[in-house]
Amino acid sequence: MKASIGDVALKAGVSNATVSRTFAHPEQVSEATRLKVQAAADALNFSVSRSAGILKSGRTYRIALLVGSGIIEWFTAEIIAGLNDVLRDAGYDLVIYPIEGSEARDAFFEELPVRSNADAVFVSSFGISPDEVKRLGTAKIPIIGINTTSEGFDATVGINDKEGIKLIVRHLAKLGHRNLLYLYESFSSTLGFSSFNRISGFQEACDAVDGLTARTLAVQKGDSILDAAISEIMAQDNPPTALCFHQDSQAIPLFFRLQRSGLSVPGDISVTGFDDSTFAKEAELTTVRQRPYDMAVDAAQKALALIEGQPIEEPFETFPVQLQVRGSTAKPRATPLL
Amino acid sequence: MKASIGDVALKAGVSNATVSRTFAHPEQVSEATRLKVQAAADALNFSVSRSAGILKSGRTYRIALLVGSGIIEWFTAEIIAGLNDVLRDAGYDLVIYPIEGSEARDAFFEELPVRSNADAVFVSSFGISPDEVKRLGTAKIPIIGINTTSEGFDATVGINDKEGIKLIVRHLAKLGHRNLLYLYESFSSTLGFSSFNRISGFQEACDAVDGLTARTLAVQKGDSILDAAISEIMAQDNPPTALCFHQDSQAIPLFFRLQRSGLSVPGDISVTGFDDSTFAKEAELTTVRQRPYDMAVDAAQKALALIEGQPIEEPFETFPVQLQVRGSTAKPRATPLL
DNA sequence: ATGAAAGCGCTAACAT
DNA sequence: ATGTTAGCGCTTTCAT
Repeated sequence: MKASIGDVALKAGVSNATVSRTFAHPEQVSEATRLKVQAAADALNFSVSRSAGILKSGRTYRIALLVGSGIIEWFTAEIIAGLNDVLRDAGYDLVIYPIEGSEARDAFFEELPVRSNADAVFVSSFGISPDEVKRLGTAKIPIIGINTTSEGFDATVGINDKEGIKLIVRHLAKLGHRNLLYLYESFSSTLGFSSFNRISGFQEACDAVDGLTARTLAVQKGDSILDAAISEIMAQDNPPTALCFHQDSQAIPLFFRLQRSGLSVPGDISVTGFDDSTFAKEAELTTVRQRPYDMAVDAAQKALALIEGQPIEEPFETFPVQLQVRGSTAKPRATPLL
Repeated sequence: MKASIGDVALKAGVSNATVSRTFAHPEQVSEATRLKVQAAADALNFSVSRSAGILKSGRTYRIALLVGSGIIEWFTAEIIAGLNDVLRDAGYDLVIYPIEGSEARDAFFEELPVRSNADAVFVSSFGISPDEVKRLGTAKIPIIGINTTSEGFDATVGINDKEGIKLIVRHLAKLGHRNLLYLYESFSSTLGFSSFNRISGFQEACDAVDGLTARTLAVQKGDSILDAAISEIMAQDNPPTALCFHQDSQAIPLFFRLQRSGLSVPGDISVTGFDDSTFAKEAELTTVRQRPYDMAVDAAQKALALIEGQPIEEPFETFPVQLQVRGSTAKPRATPLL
């Protein structure tokens, strides 16, 4: 059915090796032969099969990406795009493994399907345990972390989450806010190392400001983070004057809800996000910008270098974050809400 | 370095074939031998390499997904999730090919990297030409379309875009709207067959209603579709009373913009979307719901059947759409805006 | 139940 | 510049 290298060789009247060379090292083949071979290949709709070459090379030309959830949100989508752009050009396939739920998780680390079947593995924003990293290490392939701890990883890329949230806190403090509330989903797919730092960084930054009251509120996934937010704003005793969301996508819907509740941003309440993702600009959401696409491109390059056994100049890289001050933050109300 | 089947066989004191069978057909191996082999495999951190088996089987266990853009938006993210969930369980890798720009496109169809290197190919929301489909057909693998025409495809899944937009138009007409404007990005990544139908379906549906004025407005990608929308609303002569957006993600930011412009939804203007994607519910956006995840699951199952050479009961499947009436639509203003 | 051996399609060393 | 050949790691008959 499908033409193989032998069919082409037969048709072109040359040896298998010459056909192989025509595609792999065309400069080693004479012009005349090359044309003959190409004509035969075209006639037979032949393309070189990667599988065979892969077997010979000892490489799999597959690179795995472990993500915490099957739902592909902004961050993961950017990561996939960045990784794919670099890896595809280098001849590698990116294979996505969503590790959802503890059964799937245990199964993955038990079977370790990447062992012998991937040349490198990325772990993205995934609350991976030291034991799991260790287990992954037995696959003897480079492990690259994206927004993870660096323990056990061959390379990592990420942002300084603490630094990022600190920018938010200091911005709000300078505006005069003295009562902040941090909101996040406690089982959010992104609640790994990165998230942990963002939350603890918030507390640290707040503690560093005199007279600043700060609370963090974990909302169960599924519970409405918006209901929680509105309830807190309307509380009689000491309501926050600013809400800091763990990520933009949790803050965006709040704007709609607030409008319906007769509350105005930033007049009644200031709101901040984190990511600078979809709609953040249009919503005029004050946030912290990170660029996961760029991180992924860098991570992919690190992976390729590690696969080649090349030394990496900077295995653990921290990417810049930037405060984006927009219309959702302003001075707190001078008078109580009611 | 990496243990191969021979190493395990040696260590366990059995033949290669027995090791192979232990993993592929454990029931054919005696309990005692199986345990011996497994112990040896564990000690050597051995896993069966897929590459070799792939070579023997003649299959690649790779399935390609062609998408029109490197940016993974809601629709594509859902498709990837759905395909991956089914294909991974069946032992297939999903490989994403973003075909961006005409050079990349020509290169893809020239080299046809999926030929001999994928067992099936999905084409998602991609304005593919008949010639390109034909060319793709020379790869002799199943071609499955997702929101495409069916010409040249072995199977397709999709929605009836015309039917969907018709629901929107009839809903608005019933509310009393007589002047509608349809807005879309003329080079949007999703502007394939599906988009074309949505736009022409809009016109058809409007033509079917007596006294209904309808226009469509293509905005260059990059130009602000929001600026265009606001300008149209503020036009002195015969401004539309409802804006129909090609997809939710174009309508969502409008809410923010309108608020700043002192315009209220649906008081001053009704707004509709299409997709029922992220934030549509929170924004109370009237829209048409489609479920790309479900379509992808079905498409993946069709692909697996086609690969096995099994007949498909329903190769060309249309999935239901559903009108979601929400707060962004109401009767038109009785009086002019100004 | 287990072993021996051929071969999947290609590449690269070596030979000419 | 081109041909010959061994072999990548596994699966699968065919023997035993």
